[in-house]
Amino acid sequence: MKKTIYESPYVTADTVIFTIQDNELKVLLIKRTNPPFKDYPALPGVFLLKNESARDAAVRALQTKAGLPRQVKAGVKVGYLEQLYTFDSRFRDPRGHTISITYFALVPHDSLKINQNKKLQSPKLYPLNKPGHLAFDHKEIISLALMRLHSKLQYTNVVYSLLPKYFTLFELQNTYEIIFGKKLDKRNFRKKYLSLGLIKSTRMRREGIRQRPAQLYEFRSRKPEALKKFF
Amino acid sequence: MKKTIYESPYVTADTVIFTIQDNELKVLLIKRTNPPFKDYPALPGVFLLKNESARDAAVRALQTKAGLPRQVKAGVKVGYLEQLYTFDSRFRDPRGHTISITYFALVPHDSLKINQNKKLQSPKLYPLNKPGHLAFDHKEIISLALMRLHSKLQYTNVVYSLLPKYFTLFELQNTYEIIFGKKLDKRNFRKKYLSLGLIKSTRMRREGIRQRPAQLYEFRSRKPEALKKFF
DNA sequence: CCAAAAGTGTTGACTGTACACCCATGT
DNA sequence: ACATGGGTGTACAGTCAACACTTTTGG
Repeated sequence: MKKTIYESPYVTADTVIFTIQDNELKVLLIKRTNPPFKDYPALPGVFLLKNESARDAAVRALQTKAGLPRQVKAGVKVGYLEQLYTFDSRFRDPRGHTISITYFALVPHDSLKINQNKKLQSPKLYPLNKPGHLAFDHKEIISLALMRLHSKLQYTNVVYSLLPKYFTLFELQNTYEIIFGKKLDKRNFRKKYLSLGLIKSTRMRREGIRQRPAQLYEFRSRKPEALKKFF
Repeated sequence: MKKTIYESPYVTADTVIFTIQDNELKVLLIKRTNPPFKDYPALPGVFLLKNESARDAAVRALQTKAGLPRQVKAGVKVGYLEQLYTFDSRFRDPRGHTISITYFALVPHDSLKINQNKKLQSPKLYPLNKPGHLAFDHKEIISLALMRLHSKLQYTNVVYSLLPKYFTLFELQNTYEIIFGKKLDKRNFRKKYLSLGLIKSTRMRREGIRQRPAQLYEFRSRKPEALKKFF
């Protein structure tokens, strides 16, 4: 078949995982142990195996490079995972033409247990605003992922994938504030969000802290859906 | 390098070109001359050449399979071209694992001169609603492209790429009506569209038809931009 | 009782939508 | 003269943004 005429480029899958930690939006990166870009931070990624789908490869990268638990496979622990874009410039990898099918993931911080293991490439959460150089075109990939995050939050319910099962309205509001980088009005936020019908209140309250306890809410559905109205 | 360990999948670029003809939204398809799926309609696509970018390959497919003129290269004649999605299922091509980086294009019908040539694979415009089987997963690709078209029209100015340089407000409105499949109110449409500031009126009018001549408008800019407000 | 966050309504500005008639031209 | 699409304004409803005080708890 064509293989004899056309020499395929190499194909990798790289994933941008976002999570919120310490009131900051962070990305999971590893440190490269081999050239090119040895010692630079990079997105966890792998070359596709024969007959492996890009999505499976993306998940495999999360397990083998970033030390995420196996359940990732079933989608249990990664709140959200979707294809982002395919980067295919001839010059993005000095080793030869390598296209990267990139993925975009959201994980609630409390379920992101990063396995620290000698065999892994020191996966760590990096704040987004710190400049610093990254391997390959990974900075560009992350900035595209950030744009995607912004727009997804505006017309879908995927915030659920950054929050634990139960959360307060303020924690929800805070998530938006961190990601969009601006303060929102508490009353307007509650009114609007409750009117979307995405969440329902539980009888539980967040207790044991020294203020008035807040009511806990949960999402009616934790499957991605488009909103009728914009958030 | 990795090539010895990982066997790359084949890589193709396939393009969904939309245009409006006879008050209908249509896609440009070719008829396959070889198995698999011989004689089925398919998106124009090619295997990537060594070191060729996917976008260049997509354009090459338009030229060599669909007979579009050379200017396509410079982006002159294709109003709009963007990457759509990468389809990578192991099973989409019976010949072996073949990933397809798909593109999404909009062309004004009057600048789409389809070259009919024995060497080409009978490119034709197909109405979108006709069912009929397509090669590979191309039906799925087209339906994703259609969704993308709908959303792009709502938050960007890319309609310009379906219209000739000068057009009447009614022609513009009609384009939206065809794509969204519903009638719009003339007065509201004009008010809203003019308030977006994307178009400006010219002194010219559409003459020689048997009604009152309509004013011709043109886009201020024919570069893709996101709208501040939704359309 | 004090600190800290929780919770709660109203108003004015703006935006979207529904709706009907006269106008200019070619035949 | 008539058929055809071109062109125009108003009123109501819904949505968005701005804004401040009382409540509940732990310490």
